[in-house]
Amino acid sequence: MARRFRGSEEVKVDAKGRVSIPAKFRRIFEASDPDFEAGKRAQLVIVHGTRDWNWLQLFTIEAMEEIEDGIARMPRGSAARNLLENIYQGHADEAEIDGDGRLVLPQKLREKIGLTDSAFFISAGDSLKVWTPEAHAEEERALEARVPELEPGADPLSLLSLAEEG
Amino acid sequence: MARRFRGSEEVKVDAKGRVSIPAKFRRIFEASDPDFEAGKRAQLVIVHGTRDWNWLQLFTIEAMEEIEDGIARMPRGSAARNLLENIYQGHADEAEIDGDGRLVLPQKLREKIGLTDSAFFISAGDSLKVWTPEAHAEEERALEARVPELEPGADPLSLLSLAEEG
DNA sequence: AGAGATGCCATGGGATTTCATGGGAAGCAA
DNA sequence: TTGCTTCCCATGAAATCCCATGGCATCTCT
Repeated sequence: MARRFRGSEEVKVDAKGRVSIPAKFRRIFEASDPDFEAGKRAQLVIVHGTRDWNWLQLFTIEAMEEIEDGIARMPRGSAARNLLENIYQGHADEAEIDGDGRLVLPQKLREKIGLTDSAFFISAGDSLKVWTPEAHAEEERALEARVPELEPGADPLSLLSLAEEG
Repeated sequence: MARRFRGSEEVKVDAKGRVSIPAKFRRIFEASDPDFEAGKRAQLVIVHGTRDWNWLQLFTIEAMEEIEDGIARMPRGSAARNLLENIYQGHADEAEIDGDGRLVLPQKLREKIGLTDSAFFISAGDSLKVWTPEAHAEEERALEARVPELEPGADPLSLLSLAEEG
């Protein structure tokens, strides 16, 4: 079973703050939770980061363990380590996917990113980012604007050759 | 077995969104899927890209792995890398060719490119592009317009020399 | 060569399952 | 009580499974 997310999906957020985790993503969370077994609930970690983040990031248990190992190897007390600990441990919550395949996003977190009636999930390697559909569209425009060397109509893969030069 | 697509084909899209993958293309997908074996289903990746794409791009597993390796070699956090990840990871889906040689295009993707009752497949190296027949005709006209240095009636191969000059 | 058989292929459809989503009611806390 | 949670059930739509058909090309047998 794959351990990486791929794709994106828009889902409804109901009045109780529940969001259905699209089935293809749910399977990744299940496969990447060492304690998961049929009938039980897959665990995951919701990172909401610092004030300026307008998205949430959902990590599988395995991905989170890797990150924590990475942090543990950094010099204790270094500014960088403190920063990472602040984000990934301080501004993170444990959560689980319920029997109906849904995740309940606490009100605080919904408010932080401005979620009301629908949420946009998009894969980011071994995590899933959650945005309001509008915030994501905005982010995507910004992303494109940051790569002026890609002419309209050009194949994005032409960017790969840049890697070998610079 | 060849690993590159050649040619184009128009096929029907039925009410369930199923499209028959022309046999010559199907064999490429099978040959380029490392885990494929007789009786099993060939895997592939459907990239639908950002808002403005009005086509889908079907990649073999091997082609997609190459792209992902290329992306992985780019500097983490660079604008170009983020853009490519957004397209090829965020706006892509895993899929497979069913026992009847068909691919099911999810409703969302059909709507995105305006697909209704028939689809036009055209080879693009190690991927296959899918358009509505109308959109493809339009694209073909635009393609020519983007290369003004080719005079009407001139041999397109004359363009090859441009590559050497830069 | 011609007739018939065989196989591959594109296409269609019914039946079943999965999935996203909505809502009621019980549990719990302020 | 009043508002959140948590658990359980309901439903329509979409996706999946499985089987069927007709056309075209190739092969085989006489």
